[in-house]
Amino acid sequence: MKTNASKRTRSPRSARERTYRLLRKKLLSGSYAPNQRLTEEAIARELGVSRTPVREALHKLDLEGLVEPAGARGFRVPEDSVAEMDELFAIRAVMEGHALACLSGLVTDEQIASLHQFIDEAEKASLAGNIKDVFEYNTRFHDLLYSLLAHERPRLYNLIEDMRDYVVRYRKNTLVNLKGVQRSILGHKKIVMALSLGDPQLCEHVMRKHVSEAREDTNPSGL
Amino acid sequence: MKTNASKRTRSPRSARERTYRLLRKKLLSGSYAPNQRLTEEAIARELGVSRTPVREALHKLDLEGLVEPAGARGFRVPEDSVAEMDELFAIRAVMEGHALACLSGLVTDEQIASLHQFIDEAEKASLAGNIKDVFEYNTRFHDLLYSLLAHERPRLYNLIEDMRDYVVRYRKNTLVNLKGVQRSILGHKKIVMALSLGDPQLCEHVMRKHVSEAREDTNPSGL
DNA sequence: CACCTGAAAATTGGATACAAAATATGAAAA
DNA sequence: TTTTCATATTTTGTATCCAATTTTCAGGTG
Repeated sequence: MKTNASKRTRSPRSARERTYRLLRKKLLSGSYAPNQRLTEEAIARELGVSRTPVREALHKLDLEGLVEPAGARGFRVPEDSVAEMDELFAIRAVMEGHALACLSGLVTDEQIASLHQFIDEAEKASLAGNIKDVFEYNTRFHDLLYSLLAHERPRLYNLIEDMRDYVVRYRKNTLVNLKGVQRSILGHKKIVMALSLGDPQLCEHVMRKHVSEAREDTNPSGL
Repeated sequence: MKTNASKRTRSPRSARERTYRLLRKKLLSGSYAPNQRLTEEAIARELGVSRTPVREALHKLDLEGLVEPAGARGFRVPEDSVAEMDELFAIRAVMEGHALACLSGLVTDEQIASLHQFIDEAEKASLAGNIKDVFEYNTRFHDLLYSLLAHERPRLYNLIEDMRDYVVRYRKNTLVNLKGVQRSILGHKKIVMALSLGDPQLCEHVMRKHVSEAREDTNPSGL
């Protein structure tokens, strides 16, 4: 039927969305140097589209704080700021704490079991020194936990995901040190414990602590 | 020197900003019915500008959740949702609680005195049945409190302001009932009390309570 | 040498024309 | 009558042109 091979979420039809996602990815992964100039014209030429979609993408990124307008010099990549990183982590701690409190009482026993399993796998990988797999299972842990949130509290979910994205910019090599890995796994254990107890206040507390610890184990790129 | 009469913040130079603010104001004040269609062309004609600035304004409003894209039928005014209102208020409570905790220890004695004064004025106005003035002094109270936050925690400040805006849509006649007014003033007293004690945890608690009470005193427009 | 001043260059802001996509319409067939 | 399909219409998406604005920089002036 369909002549197109597939209609994946990859490669969105609109040039605006493509441009936005590409620029965002580059900005979050640190492909652009701080204070680097970005002009509509240059990006448009590079991507083979007109200025219009590039413009709209840049405006969207401006709203997210990923670029800043610089008058007739185009847009500028904002400098890293430890103060901002701390602020973002603090907001994350508060919001994710609230999220886990909301989740307590909503998770099923099956989900608790799955979470336990991901932790076990991550711990095995950690002991084997396989950081890649630790990261993989931590991601699954997170995804499962927050898939429920996405349904129950869509606005909160979006805010949290945005915060996580913004913070990514500041973590160049998080979790590479063993101590941070172990502490993270322990944090996950506490999270599942609080969830299975169904105690909102405890949930909020352990999640805040977990995010705060993630901050401590994060090296700002600048220093 | 300047030939222009004044360069007030009113009537921003760019058509995009003008359009954005006007549409936003109308959306937040309920001038548009839920599910009403908004097309770039119609708005552009109405405001006497081209589609370009209108479209950028609509995209910005989409990001804020004030309109939603509706394929080739333009944009649509989203229906009110009590669930979403509750979610937004809950997020506000958590974030503003965190904000006040951050502020504890940063406010000066002069600022505490000013806050006290605004409360007194609001209380007088309340007893006189002058709701308009109550609203005025409550606004000043808020502005003073958060001007400090804007400097110390710019990202948190922006998030909170955004949340407040989203929520405005759902309050058609908040604070018109005397009980809500009195409870709000009492809440402000507790806030200043917690601030002057410099106790972050107490600050967080009283602010959460204050926002929760605001939720209780808010009538969703739909019901 | 520092400091204005003004013109030129670079860049975004806005308008318009056209292309692409989605939706609505209506006729034909089951 | 209902469904389906082709087509017309509506509306957004993109490209391009011109205008407004900001920056840059050279040249003059104290």
